[in-house]
Amino acid sequence: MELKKTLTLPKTSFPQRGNLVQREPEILARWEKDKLYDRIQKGSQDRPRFVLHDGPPYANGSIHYGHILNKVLKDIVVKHRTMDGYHCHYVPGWDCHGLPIELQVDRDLGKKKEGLSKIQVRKICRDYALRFVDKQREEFKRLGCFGAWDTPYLTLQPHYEQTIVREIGKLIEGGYLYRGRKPVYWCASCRTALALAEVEYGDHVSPSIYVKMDLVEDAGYLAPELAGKQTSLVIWTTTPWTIPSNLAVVVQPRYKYVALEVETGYLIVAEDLADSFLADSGLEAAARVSVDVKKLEGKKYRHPLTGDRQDQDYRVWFADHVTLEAGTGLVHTAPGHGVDDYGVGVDHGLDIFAPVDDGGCFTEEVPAYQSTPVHKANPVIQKDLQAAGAHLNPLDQTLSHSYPHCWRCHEPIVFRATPQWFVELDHADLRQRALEEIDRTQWIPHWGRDRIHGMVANRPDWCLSRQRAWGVPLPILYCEDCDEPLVSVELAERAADLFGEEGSDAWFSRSAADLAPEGTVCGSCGGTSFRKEEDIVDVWFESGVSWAAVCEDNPDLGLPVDLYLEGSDQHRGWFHSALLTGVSGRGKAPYKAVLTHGFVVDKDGKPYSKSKKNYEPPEKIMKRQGAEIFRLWVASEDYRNDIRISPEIIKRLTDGYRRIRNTARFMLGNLADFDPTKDAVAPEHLTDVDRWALGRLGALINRLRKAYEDYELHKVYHGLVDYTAVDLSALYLDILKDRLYCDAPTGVSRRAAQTVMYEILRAYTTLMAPVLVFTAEEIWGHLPRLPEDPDSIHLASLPSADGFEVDAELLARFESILTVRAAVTQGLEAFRAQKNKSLDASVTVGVPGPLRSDLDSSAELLHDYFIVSSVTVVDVDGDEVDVTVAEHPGPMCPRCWKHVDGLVVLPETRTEEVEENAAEPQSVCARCAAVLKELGH
RNA sequence: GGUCCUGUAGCGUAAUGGUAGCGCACGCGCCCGAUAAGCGCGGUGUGAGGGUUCGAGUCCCUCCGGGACCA
Repeated sequence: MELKKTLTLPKTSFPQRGNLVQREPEILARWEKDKLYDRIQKGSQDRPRFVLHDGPPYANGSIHYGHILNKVLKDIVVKHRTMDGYHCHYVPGWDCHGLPIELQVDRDLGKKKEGLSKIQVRKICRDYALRFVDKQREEFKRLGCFGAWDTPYLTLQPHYEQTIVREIGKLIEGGYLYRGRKPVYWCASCRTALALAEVEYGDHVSPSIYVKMDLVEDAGYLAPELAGKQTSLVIWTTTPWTIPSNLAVVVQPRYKYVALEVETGYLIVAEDLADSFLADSGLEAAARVSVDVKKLEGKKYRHPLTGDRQDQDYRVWFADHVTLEAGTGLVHTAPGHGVDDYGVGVDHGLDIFAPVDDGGCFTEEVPAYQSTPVHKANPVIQKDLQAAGAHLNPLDQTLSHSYPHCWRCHEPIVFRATPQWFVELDHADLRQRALEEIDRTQWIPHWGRDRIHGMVANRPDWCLSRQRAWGVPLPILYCEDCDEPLVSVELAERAADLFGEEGSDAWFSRSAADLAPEGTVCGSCGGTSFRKEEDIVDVWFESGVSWAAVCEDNPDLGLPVDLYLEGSDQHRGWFHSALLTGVSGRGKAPYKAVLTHGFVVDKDGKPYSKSKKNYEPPEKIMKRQGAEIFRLWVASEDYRNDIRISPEIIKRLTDGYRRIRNTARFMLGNLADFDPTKDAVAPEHLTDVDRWALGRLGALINRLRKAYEDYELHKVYHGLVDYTAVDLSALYLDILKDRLYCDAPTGVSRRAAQTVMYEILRAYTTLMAPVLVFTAEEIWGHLPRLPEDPDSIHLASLPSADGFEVDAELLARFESILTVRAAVTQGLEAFRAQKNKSLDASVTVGVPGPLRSDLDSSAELLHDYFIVSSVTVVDVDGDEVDVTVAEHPGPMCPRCWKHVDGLVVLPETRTEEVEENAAEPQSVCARCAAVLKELGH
C-alpha cells in the first residue's frame, strides 16, 4: 500500500501562478457583465455617504505612474469605505479645456488653422480631448478602479460649462471681479499674448546699459561725505526701451552698498558689484563711502528722461528679487513690463504703466518715441540718456544672453501689461475667510495646512482671463460706443442658460446683441450696441468649481465632500482654486478633508521624465505583470513622501504577491472538502494553538481596519504580508500540516483546523480586497461560501474582530511557548545540518521557572508546535532556555514521519503483498493505524 | 533666491523622547507530502556635524542629498 495515498493532501483548482495579464481582463469582463458597480451602488443606498470627489486629470496623453498612484489610492479608499458600510459614489472627471490641447491641435493643423473659425478649431480640440478621455478611461478601468465610468464629468460638457459661467456670475454678484492690467509675454509680430508654454528661450544680443538717476534730496543723511554733493542711483538693464516706463528703483536691504566718488558726485551701487560696474563704465572712483541703504526707503529720484509724474512715482523701495549676479544691486523697475516689477508696482500703488501697443510700438503716452517699435527705439533712448548725462557706459556695450522668443515666429518677445480680469482677494474678506476655512479643514499630512495657508495668505489677486480659444468665455460685453465693460449677473445667467443647452460655443456662434439680456443698456453712456469679450477663463477656475458642477446637486454626493485626494502640487492648484471658489461662492470650503501624496521618482529619488527615459513605461509593466502589481506598489509605499519605483521594487512586490497567493492557495487546498455550514466545529473542540491563531487574526483585523481608516495604506500591505509570512506560513499553517494531512479527514481534530483556517481565509481575503481587487475576487470564487454570501467579494463587508477576541492569558502563554520554540529551532539547526529532519528529533528543553507553567499546560502538544517527535520539559537554573537535541530512539512512522516508541503492524500487509514483494510487513504509529482503519484499509 | 516637505540595512517599512524592530532580497543549511512551493539559521542600518536632555531615529541649529510649489 502506498501510504502517501492515504493522506489528505491539499487539492485545489486555484492556480498557483497568477497569470494576471490574462486573468484580470476576464474578471473585469465579468464585473462589467454583472453590472457590479451599479449593484454596489443600489445595495448601499440607505447607508451613510462618504464622498471622495475626483480631481480631473488632464485629457491628454497616456496615463503615467502619477495617475496610477493617484487613481489607485482613491480606489482603495473608496473600496474600503464601501466595505466599511458607507455609500460611496465615485464620479471620475477630466479636465478638457486649456492650452496643452490647443497647442497640440495648433501643431497638428499647421497652416490649415488660418482658414478655420474659432468654432471649427474648438470642435477639433473637443474631439481631441474626448479621444484621450476614452483612452485614459480604459486605462483606469484596467487598473481595477470602480466608478461611474459611463457617466464621468467633463469640463467641456454643457452642464459643466453652465456651472462655470454661473460661478463667474457669483463672483460678479459678490463684487470680486474687476478689470486690471498685468504684464504678460507678448509677441509683437503675432500680436498676441503667449503662455509660458509657448515661449522658447534662445540666444539674443541686447544692449547693456548703466543709467544714473539723481536723488532729489541732499544725501548727507546717508554719509557726511555726501552732503552737498549730487548723489545718484545706478541701475543696469538690457532693455533700454523700458526706461521711459521706469517708475521705481528697488534695492535689497540685506546687501551692503557703497557710494563711489566720481567727477559729477557720488554713485550708489552694491559693494560687491562696484568693481564690475567701474570696469564696464570705465569710471574711476576717487573714494568709496559705505552707505546704509535702509535709509533710502521711499526717497525720491529724478527720472533722466521724463518729467515728474504722480507723487508716488520715482522712489526707492526694497524687494527680495534683487540679486548680486549682475548689474548694480539697484534694479530698474517698470511695473508694466516685468513680473517682479509688477509686484513692486502693486505693493506700492504704482501705475501699471505700459505705453506700448499690440504691435510693439510706443503709444502717445510717450510722445518722444510714439509709433517707434520698442526694439528700434533702444539706440534712440540710449542717445537721449547720454545727452542727459545719465548713460554711464559706452553705447556699444552689449550682452549675449538667453532671451524669450515666440515659439511660432521666433521673434523676441516683450513683457507688456495688458487688460485682464481678476478676482480681488481682499474684497469682502475673501482671503481672510479662506484662511479660516483652511483651519476648519483636516489636512493629511498635517503640514498641508501650513503650505496652503502660506500660499493663500501671500498670493496676489487671481488673474482669471486667458487670451485663448479653447475654453469657456468670460460672460462680459463691451459698449461699442464708450468701451465700458458690461459686467452683470443677468448677462452671466443668460450665458449660463445658453451654455447649458448649446455648450459654450454659443458665445461664438451668437451675436453680442443676441447674448445681451433684453433691454441691456450701457451703464456708462446708455449705448445699446455691444461687442463680446474674447478672453476665456483660467482652467483652474473651471476645475475649481467641480464641487458645484458635480457634487452640489447630486443626491449621491452633496457638499461639503468628505475628501479631496491629489498630489501635493495641488495645494497651489485644485485645492486652492476649489477653496477660493467655494468661499467666494458659498462661503465655505467644498471639502472636509484633503489628503495629498508625493511624486513618483526613480530609484535614485529623481523625478522621472520623458526626455531622460529613466523609467519603463507603465504599460510595459502592465503587459508583463498585470494591474495587481501596481496596486500592490501603491499600497506598499508611504505616499506622504515621494514614491519610488524601480525594477527591484517591482521584483520585491511580485515576491510578496506570490507569497500571499500561495498561502491563500494552500488554505484553499486544505479546505477543498470543507463545508462551513456542516463541518465547522464548536469552539470547545479547538486546541490552544487554534484559539491563539484566531486571536492573532482578531489583532490583524483591528490593525488593518485602523490602518485603512487612518489612510495609512502601507500599513495594510505590510501588516498583510507580515501576517502571511510569520503567523500563517511559518507558524500556524506549518504546525497544522500534520493534523490536516494525517488525521482522519472528517475527524474533529482536522475539522477544527479547517474551521479556523476557514475563518482566517475569509477575513484575510476580505481585508485584502480593497487592494488586491482581482486576487481577492479570485480567491472568493474558490472559497467555500455561506448561503448569504454575495457572489462578489466587493459586495461583502469588512470582517469584524468580534468573536476573535484576543485571550490575554492565552496570548501570554503562547509568547512563552514561542520563545522556547525559537530556542528549539535554533538548537535544531546543528541537528538538521546532519541531514536530519526536525521530526527525527527528540528535544529536551530546560526552561527557567517563570516559563515552566506556561509550557506545562500545553505539554502534550509541544512536539506538534515545535514540529519534532517528542519534547521533554525540565527545570533549569538561570534564566536562559537550554535545548538538547537527540535523535529520537524510536522507529519512524512511514506515514506521518513522526518517531514513536513502537509501531503497529498493519493487518492486511502481512499476507500476499509480503510474499509477493518479499518485503517487510508495513507498520505505522498507533494514530495512523487508527486513521487507516477508519478509512477502511 | 523664497515657502513647504523629506532622508532608518540592497529594497520596502516600524519605533507616546526610553534596549533600532519586521518583511523581502542576500548567504548558509534542511526538506522534497504548499513544489516555478515550504522550513530553519545568519550578517548588514538612523545622510554628516553640533546642541537640548539622565536618555535623541524622534526636539533645536548648521551642512549635505532629494522633492513640490513659487520667483
